[in-house]
Amino acid sequence: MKIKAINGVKDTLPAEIIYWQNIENTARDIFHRFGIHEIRLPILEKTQLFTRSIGEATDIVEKEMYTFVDKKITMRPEITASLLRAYVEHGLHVQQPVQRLFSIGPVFRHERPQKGRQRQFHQVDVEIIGAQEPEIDAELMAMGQMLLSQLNLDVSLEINSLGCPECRPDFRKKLISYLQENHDTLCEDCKRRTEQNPLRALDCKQPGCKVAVKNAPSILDNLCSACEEHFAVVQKQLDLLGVAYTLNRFMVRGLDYYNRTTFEFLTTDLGAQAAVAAGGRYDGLVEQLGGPKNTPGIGFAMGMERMVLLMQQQEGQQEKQGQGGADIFIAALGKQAIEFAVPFVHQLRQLGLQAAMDYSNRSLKAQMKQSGRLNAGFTLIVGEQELEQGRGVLRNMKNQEQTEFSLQAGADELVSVITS
RNA sequence: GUGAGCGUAGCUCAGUUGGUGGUAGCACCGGGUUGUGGCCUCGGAGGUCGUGGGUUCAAGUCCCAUCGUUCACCCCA
Repeated sequence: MKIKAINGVKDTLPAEIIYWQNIENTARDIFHRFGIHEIRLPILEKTQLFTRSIGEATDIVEKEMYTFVDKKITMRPEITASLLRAYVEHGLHVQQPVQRLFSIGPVFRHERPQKGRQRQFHQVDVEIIGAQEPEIDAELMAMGQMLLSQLNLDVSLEINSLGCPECRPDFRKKLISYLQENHDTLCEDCKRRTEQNPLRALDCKQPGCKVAVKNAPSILDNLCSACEEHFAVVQKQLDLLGVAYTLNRFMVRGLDYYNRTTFEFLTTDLGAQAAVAAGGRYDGLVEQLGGPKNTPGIGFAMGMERMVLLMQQQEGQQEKQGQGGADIFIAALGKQAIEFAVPFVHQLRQLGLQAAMDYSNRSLKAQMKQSGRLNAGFTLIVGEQELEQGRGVLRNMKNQEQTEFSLQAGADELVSVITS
């Protein structure tokens, strides 16, 4: 019986690796410009880290984590918590009051896979810790926008504010009583949510709930003055930076730790999965994880699989980037020729060329075919005759011109011939 | 966890109301060219028709179960 990959994970084959490298290279380039430094983190963490940060009652913690129960260890379902753990553990705030960090890697959630959703997927995660100014919020979103548009991804930005411990409780009460008044028009889930997680009813997709919620009190009308001021500046800064956005007072985040600014970069091209990147502010989280008091923070995560899907899809007619081919292929005919070619290919590689050969002593036709398949620039044909005469046939695969090449001249001479 | 669709070669897929030997294209290998790739041409290899049971004289085709997978719900990157 063949062993296959488990449900919800995917192999990334060489043919599509170009997309991943493109994302990573572009991200690193842009993060560099914004002074955001890389941090590498473990995939395994104590289960407690996530139950404490993401929230006991969230779906992620309740039913989606891969946990080794006996060891109380969990495969991370997101990166933010790990990154903040490292920030606190190493006292990074002492070195630099505002830390700008990013990390790229896999995360794990036990959900049913579907388009744009896997059980192991990959995130580009960015966090700015230690700054509470609204300019930071806008800068981060502007950077996200820059990165996504550099990758030619067509997305829209939606923003909202979730208030803070000052103002959210009051809003929550208002919302609960509104939902209770409209109890009959809500779906079963939202009836249940009314008490437990009323905010979640705001982004319910059921038509009935959408209508019911339309006239619900708006969080944006119920912010305390500090939050209102903060959010106003965020918007003003986005305008200054030329970042287009729309307000979405129904946007709610699935993780408990968010407060104030939240945002999502959305697409309509990924089936049911709209969010390509999402994040927000989490001003109480660092302290909650045992870090210094009153340490604000904000960050976002981008879903790499979703970006790749979009790139492949939106690429459309554009021609595929040709994988760089080999510089040269040595077609060796006969045992002696192979003995000559083996060290010769090795020397070419030492000199920096991508050189290839075939050890199986196949027909010249087969080897030429192989050379063509490798998209080689040149093929050096070495058979018995050539060995005797000390002159190989060097074929330019692009224009089909053939010249003689003295085998005694050595690898460096060949390099200079084919690179000239 | 729930629902629907789909499982025929490495990939994309034909396969008619169940009725003789399992299609084709791409890719792979070889010949046509004593030693020259892409195009053409001829040939070759490659399959437990996901698996197990059932109905039938006869099942890739119908039924059931099971596994896998896709999409959607829930929720999320």
